[in-house]
Amino acid sequence: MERQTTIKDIALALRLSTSTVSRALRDAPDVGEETRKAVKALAEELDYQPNKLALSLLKKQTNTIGLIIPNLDYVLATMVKGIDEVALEAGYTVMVCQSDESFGREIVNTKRLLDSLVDGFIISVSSETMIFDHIKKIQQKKKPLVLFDRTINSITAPRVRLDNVEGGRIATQHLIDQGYKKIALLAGPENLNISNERMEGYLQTLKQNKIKVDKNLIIHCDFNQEYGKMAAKELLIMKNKPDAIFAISDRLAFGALLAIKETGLKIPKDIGLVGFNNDPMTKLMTPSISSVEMFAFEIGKATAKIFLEMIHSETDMSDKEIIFKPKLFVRESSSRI
Amino acid sequence: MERQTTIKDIALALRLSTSTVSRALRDAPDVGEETRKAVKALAEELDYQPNKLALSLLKKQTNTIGLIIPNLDYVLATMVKGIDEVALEAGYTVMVCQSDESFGREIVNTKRLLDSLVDGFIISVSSETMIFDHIKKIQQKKKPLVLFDRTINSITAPRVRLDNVEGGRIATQHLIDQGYKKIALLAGPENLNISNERMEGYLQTLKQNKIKVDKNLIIHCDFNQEYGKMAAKELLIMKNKPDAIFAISDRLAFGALLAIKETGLKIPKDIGLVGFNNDPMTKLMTPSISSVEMFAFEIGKATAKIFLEMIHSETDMSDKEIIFKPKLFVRESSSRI
DNA sequence: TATAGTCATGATAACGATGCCGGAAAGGGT
DNA sequence: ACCCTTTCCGGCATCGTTATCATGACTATA
Repeated sequence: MERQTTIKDIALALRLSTSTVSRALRDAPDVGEETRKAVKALAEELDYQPNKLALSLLKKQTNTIGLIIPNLDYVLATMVKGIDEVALEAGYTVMVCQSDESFGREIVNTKRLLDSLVDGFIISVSSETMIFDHIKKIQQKKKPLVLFDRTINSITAPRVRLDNVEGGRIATQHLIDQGYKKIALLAGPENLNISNERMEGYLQTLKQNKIKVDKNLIIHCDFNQEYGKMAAKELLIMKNKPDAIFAISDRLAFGALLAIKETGLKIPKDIGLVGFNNDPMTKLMTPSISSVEMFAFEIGKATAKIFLEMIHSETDMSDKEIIFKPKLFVRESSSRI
Repeated sequence: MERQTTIKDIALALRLSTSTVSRALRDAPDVGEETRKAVKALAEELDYQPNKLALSLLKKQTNTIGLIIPNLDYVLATMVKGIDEVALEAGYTVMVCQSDESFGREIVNTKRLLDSLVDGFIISVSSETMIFDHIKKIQQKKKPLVLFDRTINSITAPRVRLDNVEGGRIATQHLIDQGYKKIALLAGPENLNISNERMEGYLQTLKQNKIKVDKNLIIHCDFNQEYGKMAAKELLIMKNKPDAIFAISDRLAFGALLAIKETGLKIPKDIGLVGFNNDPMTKLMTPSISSVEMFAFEIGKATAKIFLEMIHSETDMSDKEIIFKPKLFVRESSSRI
C-alpha cells in the first residue's frame, strides 16, 4: 500500500503552505495565478488525489448511502440498479448489504453501516422483520432514511412503493374476466406488507364480483420456487380445487407452473395462472405467464432521488410517499377467451 | 444528523484525559480497574461508538473491499453473496459497483473506489473491457487485487474461476454421446475470456471426436435472451442447420429455447440444447434444460478468502489461481437416449 | 535512605484536509 | 506623506482517535 501524495508534499516541494495549496486546488479566489498553475501542475504530475477520509472526518459527511435489502433477486437487483444510477450521478456511493431475509443479519448490517457513518439509509426490510428498533435507532441519530418496496407503516419516513393493492386487484379482476371462478392465492410470508396488500386487492376484487372467499384457497409461503411448487400442489389435490392461481410473485408462479404441469392440467384451459413482478423469465416459460409489472427500475430511481432531496433540503419529508401504478401483462397462462 | 458522542465527551465528564479513556475502552493493560469500569459504564450509557473515519485516517485502513462486477444476474448475485458472507465474517464491508458491462463505467467505478480508499479490489471485468490501465493503476498503488470469474491473463494477480475449457468439453461431449452430430455454439462476446475458454473446450472435443468444425455454426452474441433468440433463429434457418446447440450461458439457452419452439422442432428429438450456469430456471423450463453448474457461491467465498489472505499475509500470491471443476446436470433438453 | 521499578495517567503529535484570522506587500486616492 | 483597500499567503485550530513519551506517586530492594 503505497503512500499517497498529500497536500503537504506539494506544499513542501513548492515552498508554500498547505493552506495555499488547498486553496489553489479548489480554485479559491485569493490565490495568485502563477501559484495556482504551479500547484495544479505538480498535483497532476504526482497524481494527487484528495484523501476522502480526511474530508469526511472534517465535514462529517461520507457521500455514502447505506442500502439494506433482503436479497438480490430480479426485482431487487433492478431496483438497486436504479438507485445506483441516480446515486452515482449525484456523487454518492452505495454500500449494498443483503440481510438475506434474516432479521438478525439486518440488525448487524444496520449497525455496521451506522458505524461506517453512512450519510443515510435506504431500506427494504427482510420478511422476518417485525420489530423495528434498529430502524428507529437510525432516526434517533437523525440520519436520513427512505423506505422502498417493502415499506413499514409504523415508521414515519418517506417511502416509495408500488400500489400493491391495485396490483392484486388488476390481476384478480383479469382472472375473473377470463371466466375463472375459483381463484386461489399463493401469498408470501404472513407479516410481509407487499404480500398482504396484494392479498387485500385480491379480497376486494372477489367481493366486488360477489365471489365468496374460500380461505382454503389462500396459502402463505416463502418466496422460493420449491415452496411455491409445494403450496400449489397442496391446492391442486384439494377436493374443491381452484381453477386459477394468482401468485404474489413470479418465483412462486414458476413453482406453481411446475406443479400444474405435473398434475397434467391444461393451462389456461383447466387452470389459469398470473404472477407478479413481470420477471423477463415469464415470457420464456411454456406457456408464458401473465404477470404484473412493478417498474422496479423506476422505483429504484425515485427512491434515490427522494433520498438526495432529503439530504439536500431541510424540509421535513417524512410523509412523502410515491406510489407507482402496476400494469398487467397478459400472456398465455391466463388467456382463455 | 445528531452529534455522536466522542471519547472527548467521556473524558470531560469523568475528568480524565482522552488517552486514558481510549485505553480503557480498548482494554489496554495500564489502566486502573475502577477507571476502566467507570469509562465503560459511561460509554454504554451515552451509546458511544468509535468513529471509524478517524480510525481509518489514522490507520490508513478502511476495512472495506471494492467489488466491481459487470451486472447482477443470477451467477454474479450468487458470487456476491459468497463474497459478502466471508467478508462480513472477517469484519470487512463490501462496496459493490456495477459496471453494467460498460468499459467507461468500470473506469469510473475504479476511480471512485480508489478515491474512497478501499483496502483492495475484487473484480470481474465487463465484456467491453480490453484495455486494463485502470486495473494496472490499482496495482501501482499497491492495493491488493483479486480477479474472479471473468479473469484477465495479462494481469498478474490471484484469480478464482471455473475451468471453463472443461465446462465446454463436458457439455460438448455429452451432446456427442447423445448422438448429436452437428453441434452449434452460441458464444458470448468475442473478447470475453470465459466465452472463449468454453469455446476452446467445444473445439477440442469436436476434434477429439473427429468431428469437423463448421465455423458457420459458431455465433457470437451478447448475454441477453433476445440476442440469444435471434442468434438461434439464424442457426435454425441455415441449410445445413445444427441438430444441437451448446449455449455458453443459460440466458442464451433460454433465448435459444424460444427460437427452437417457434420453428416447431422437437427437443430433444430433433435438436438438443445445453446451457451453462445451472440457473435454477433451467429446471423450470419446458423442457428442462441441461446445464453446467459453475459453483458460483463457492467461487465467491474462495475469492473473498484469497483476498483476506492477501491483506493479512505479506507473501506474494500473485500467481495463486483457484480453479473449480464444473459439473454437468443432464435434463430433458439433451436426453435423447 | 537512595535508587530503581511499577502503575496510572496526562500531554502532545500525528493522520490529511479545510476554514478562519491575521499580516505583509503593493497599489490607489487624497 | 498618510491611510485604506486589495491581493496573496502563512499560522493555527479542528475533525476523532491512537501512539509515544513524559510525569508523578508509590513500592520494593539493597
